Amino acid sequence: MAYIQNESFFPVPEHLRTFFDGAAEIPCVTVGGCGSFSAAKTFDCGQAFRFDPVNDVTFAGTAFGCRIAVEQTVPGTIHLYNVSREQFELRWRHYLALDEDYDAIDRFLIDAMPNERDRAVMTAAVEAGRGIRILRQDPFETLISFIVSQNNNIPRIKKIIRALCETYGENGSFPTPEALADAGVDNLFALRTGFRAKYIHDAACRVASGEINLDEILSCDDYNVCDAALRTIRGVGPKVSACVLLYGFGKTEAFPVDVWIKKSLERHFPDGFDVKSLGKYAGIAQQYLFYYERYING
DNA sequence: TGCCAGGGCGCCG
DNA sequence: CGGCGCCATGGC
Repeated sequence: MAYIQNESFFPVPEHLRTFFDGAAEIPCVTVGGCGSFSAAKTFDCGQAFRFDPVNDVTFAGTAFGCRIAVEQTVPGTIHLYNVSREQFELRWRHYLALDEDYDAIDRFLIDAMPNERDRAVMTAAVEAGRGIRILRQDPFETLISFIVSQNNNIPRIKKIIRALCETYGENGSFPTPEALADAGVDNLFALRTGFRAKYIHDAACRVASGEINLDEILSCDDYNVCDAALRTIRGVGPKVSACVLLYGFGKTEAFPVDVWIKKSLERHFPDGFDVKSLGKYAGIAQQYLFYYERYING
């Protein structure tokens, strides 16, 4: 289990001075016991769109209205900038999935394979993706972000989300459902969202009106009920719904299927792949297989 | 210059 | 329900 090694106020280091906008000093924590956690893999695998690399070992971005930086110079330990001990316990331990035993999950995924051949493939995928954490992001932000992601590329997804935040967010944070609902389709279209403008607006209106209750989805244990609720939103199909439930609602049984996963399953599991047998951790296997196929094998 | 992007919808057979 | 053209835009 991750634990705080040190907590103090740090002068903002040179490489983060721009990001923290000239602040003199900020609260920082050093967290040990992070296991295989990899900041680079976690923030660079296409699940979060508001984090960017600062250097080889540092990623900085905004989540839940806070600007933070994650730095990792040695395995098993990370440094969090602009995070106090209290904030770490309230938010960031959970956000970074440092409260999950990924070593045990890795073993479970390998053991869940039905034969030696499949076990070898899963072992290779786990080793390739080891260190990826499924972040626990804000549900509404994740919903809008993955609506924006459809038929889009990551640089442009990031650009559109930045425009949404700058135009309709309160000092840098992600816009509320009400703000996007009030904006209207035309103004959302003006931010170069393209055909997704009406989808974003529909999602915002349904959440703002209470027709879709994100807190209920968060606490609901029936995956099919959650999936069905999200898919009543225009522009939310099987892939977007699964991504939102996985990255924004912590439903780790979600298994988003895209072209990379299709290729991976066809190539490595020609006799079939039983998602159900992976139960609650199917989504983590998906992330490993995606990473393996996209960045290692691809 | 074209192809394509972590898709989904509407329509067609 | 499976396949296919279309949707807006811009990154590469």
